[in-house]
Amino acid sequence: MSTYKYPVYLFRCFKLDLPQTASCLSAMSVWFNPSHAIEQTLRQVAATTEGFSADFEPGVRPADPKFGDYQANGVLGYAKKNDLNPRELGQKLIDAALASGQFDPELIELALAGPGFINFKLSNTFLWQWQLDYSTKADYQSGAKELKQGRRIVIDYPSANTAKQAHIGHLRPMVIGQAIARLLDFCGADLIRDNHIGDWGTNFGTLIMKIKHEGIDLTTLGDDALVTLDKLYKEGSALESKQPELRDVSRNELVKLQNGDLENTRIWKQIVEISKVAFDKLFVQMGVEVDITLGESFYRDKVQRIYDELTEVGLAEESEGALVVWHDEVKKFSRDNERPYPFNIRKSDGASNYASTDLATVLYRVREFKAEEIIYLTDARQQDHFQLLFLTTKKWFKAKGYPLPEMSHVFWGTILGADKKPFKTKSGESIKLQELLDEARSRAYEVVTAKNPDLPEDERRAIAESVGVGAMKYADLSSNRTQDYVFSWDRLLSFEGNTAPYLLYAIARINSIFRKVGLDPEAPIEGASPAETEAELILARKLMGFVTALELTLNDLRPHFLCTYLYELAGAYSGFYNADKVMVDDEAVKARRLILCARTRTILKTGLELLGLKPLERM
RNA sequence: GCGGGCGUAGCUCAGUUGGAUAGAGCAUCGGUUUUCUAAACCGACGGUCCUGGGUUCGAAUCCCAGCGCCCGUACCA
Repeated sequence: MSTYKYPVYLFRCFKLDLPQTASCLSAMSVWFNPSHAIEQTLRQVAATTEGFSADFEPGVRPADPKFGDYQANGVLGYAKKNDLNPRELGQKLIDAALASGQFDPELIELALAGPGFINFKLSNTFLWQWQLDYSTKADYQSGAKELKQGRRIVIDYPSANTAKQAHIGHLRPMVIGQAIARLLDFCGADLIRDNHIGDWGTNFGTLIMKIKHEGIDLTTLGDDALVTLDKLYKEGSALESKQPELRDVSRNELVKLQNGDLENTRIWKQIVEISKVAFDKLFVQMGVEVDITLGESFYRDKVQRIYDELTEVGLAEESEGALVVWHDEVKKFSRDNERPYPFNIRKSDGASNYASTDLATVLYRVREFKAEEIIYLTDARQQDHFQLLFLTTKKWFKAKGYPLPEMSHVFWGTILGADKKPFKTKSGESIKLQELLDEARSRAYEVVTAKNPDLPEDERRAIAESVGVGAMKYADLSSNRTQDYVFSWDRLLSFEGNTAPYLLYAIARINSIFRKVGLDPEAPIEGASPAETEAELILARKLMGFVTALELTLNDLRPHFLCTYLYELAGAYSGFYNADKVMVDDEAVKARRLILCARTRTILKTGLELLGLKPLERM
């Protein structure tokens, strides 16, 4: 059994108190999150403006740069609903906003446009002051931490299985899971990463049968123990097909295990331990962090209570020998359907299944961890299960008066090959995760060696590690997770487009500049003049978008929003890099460009680290 | 049958939940380096947003009806 390790939560120190609602009139600091500030201020202003009621939603969002930095669309909908003239109403709101003194004309410009949009354009003064006010990772985090402040969240990932080698199907839960976990943590959640392993399945009967049949001592298997177990299971299944009488033997071994038979329990523990060691090796390579590991076996003595309580409150009933919960009010689960679809919480042979253990797990997490929110990560095919789990939990907790946590299912599509079918080896087998990692490293190594043959061997290896594994992760994170995506080595390792190499390269170039000028990129830079050129201003604007990108990412738990933002930021930087030379004679210009480089570096690094990538000093 | 997802440039994908002239990358064509990493940058070409209706100031996005593909449909997880 794994040890309990609760994460340690330190009080975080923040350099700044955020002027979230403060006026930007203050010369010392500007709004950290202008979108929020504008939204709040407009709401306040509208509350005391004729023609608006309390339910007015300003609808502020980033705007197309040709119109401004932000736009408020709310007037249009509001005017429509109340049968008012949108342009008149918009102008009224602008007048009131300006009269309130909350919008300093030197910092932000308001304009009515089109059918009733309100556009907000930040002045160059604002843009530059923002760069001066907010410069470090801690500054950026101090804004983000409000998003999940102190909320106790259990994230159920990566749900590794046992007695089987990890394959490509384990890539997405590890990659998406760690990215979301880091994001939640960065944004202030009180997080528990719970690795809910599948260590109590029917497959153990077959495996134990085969192990005993061959008289194998699991302690002698060495480093490749899991590979052997994987093989033994396959052989065991094949054996059962050939000699059906062995099925009864396997079933008997399973029953013995479930009844606490000493010998079988000992073998089972060894299998679980071998699996754990193998997964830990992958976790290290993948950057997966786990706070606790409580597998299905941990809940095996906790399912009886589920049967009892659900029966007691009248939710569960017998059906075809099984214990089930009906949700007739949801059409697809109704018992009136041609194919009835209940939530089966106890099999007709009396055994538990993943519905029973999942229900027991919810209760445990609420009671022991005081979970306010539980996030499950699995592939999209399990949506029905989680819908049933959530429905059942809601009714059960209500009947018992338990505090109901917010529950959500974060799911993803399949990784496809070039043929648009699930990505497999040429012979049609599933690709082992370790082989995938090795191939990523070796391909990246070839690219690095071709581009930069003069670097020392060990540095090229280190670069290949970061680029190869990072590229694979980034490819997984940069497309919308609910969709399937096509896996292509050439594309994910390319330096063109929305890829890890492109982003890592941007950081490496920034580092190179700081090496050349002999400055620490983390150190304060004095004596800068304000940004002025087009490329500088585009970059400065993009830098401000980080917090919005984080917020967007967190709202839907879709890491590709952050990826898209980082790619755009790197693009803005590359444009700036080509247009404006940093190392110029004018010290004030040089200083301001170094500031832009430093900010870009900090945000790119922070963003990539949240996604689980490891930025490099050079490449 | 029921339910879920998808359909956007030749290819791979975005599109902040109903906003302004639908965007990137690749591919194709053209340009930029005595300059901080050209592994880069800039430009051009490329669209029946699957089809047909509807809702309204306004639709790739919402509603209805089709077409096509993927997935799920109790005792695997």
